[in-house]
Amino acid sequence: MDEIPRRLTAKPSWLINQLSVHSRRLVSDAFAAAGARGYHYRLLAALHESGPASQAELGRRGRVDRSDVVAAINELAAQGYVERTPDPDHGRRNRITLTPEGARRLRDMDDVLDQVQDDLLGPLSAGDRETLTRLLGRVLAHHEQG
Amino acid sequence: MDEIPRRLTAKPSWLINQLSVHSRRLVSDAFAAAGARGYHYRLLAALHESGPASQAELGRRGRVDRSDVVAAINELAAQGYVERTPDPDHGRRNRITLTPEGARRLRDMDDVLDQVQDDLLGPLSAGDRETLTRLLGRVLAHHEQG
DNA sequence: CTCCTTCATTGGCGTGACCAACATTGGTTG
DNA sequence: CAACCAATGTTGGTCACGCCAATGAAGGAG
Repeated sequence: MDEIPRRLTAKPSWLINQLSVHSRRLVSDAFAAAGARGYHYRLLAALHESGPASQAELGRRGRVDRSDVVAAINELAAQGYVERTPDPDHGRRNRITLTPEGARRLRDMDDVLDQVQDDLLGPLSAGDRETLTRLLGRVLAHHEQG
Repeated sequence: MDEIPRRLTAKPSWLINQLSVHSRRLVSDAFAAAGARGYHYRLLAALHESGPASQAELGRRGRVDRSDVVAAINELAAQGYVERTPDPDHGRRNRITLTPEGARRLRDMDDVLDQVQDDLLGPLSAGDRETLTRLLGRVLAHHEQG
């Protein structure tokens, strides 16, 4: 009676969007339980991987709009995971630095996310997971550049 | 300089969510150009596939919250794609019916969506598309029941 | 020196997915 | 039959995310 129309289930765009609903819920529930948001993880990850940077640069690395970076960095700074200092060499720029607590926070969030991946991919074998990841990566890369 | 951290690109949840951003944009841009929204298509599809139903039932079929169904049906009714009449057999229930214009609208939207699938899957071969669709379907089905 | 760009920040928008409350009505059960 | 529970339509929010416009300050290029 409440079956999903074939028109929908046959379309990759539907599958991706709908699966993303579940994925987002898993991720944000898991993060919320730790008092965090997705934006926090993205920015911490960008910071850890390429080192201190301006807010604009962090936003570019983590695919976060610079206006949203402001609020997220505010929150991270208030929790002591990040330090915001004026860039001495560059007038208007802020220099964002990862604190030791921030690095630990990132590791904790990584553990949380690893668990989420497992819940998300549920019934898939290791081989299928790899195949899915590879295909998604190729499609995403195609849209990231164009 | 603005490279995406491996921590992100390696995670299926990131790939799915990020790809969903692109997918949603393609879909909603295409629909917007025709004066429609995603909810409209879902409800029309549910109507066409299983016949006239109450708003609550349509929402269940198309995975739309019942409070959001109200607004979408308002819009569809105002455009003449759907008719809302009180269910004679059932006091509080509304009976939603697809009009001939609604059926035509659905077909037009289908054409739009087919084009979107092509843009979305971009560089993938037919075989890869089939593999991706199958894997996504399995994962989604797993989350739809639990 | 002027122009164009970059940066941080504020404030806003739209979408999609929800949730709570309410009045009403149908169905179920004691 | 009466009392209760479930479902329905509706209003009016909330939240995360992605994005856009404008602004003031500052750097770099010509």
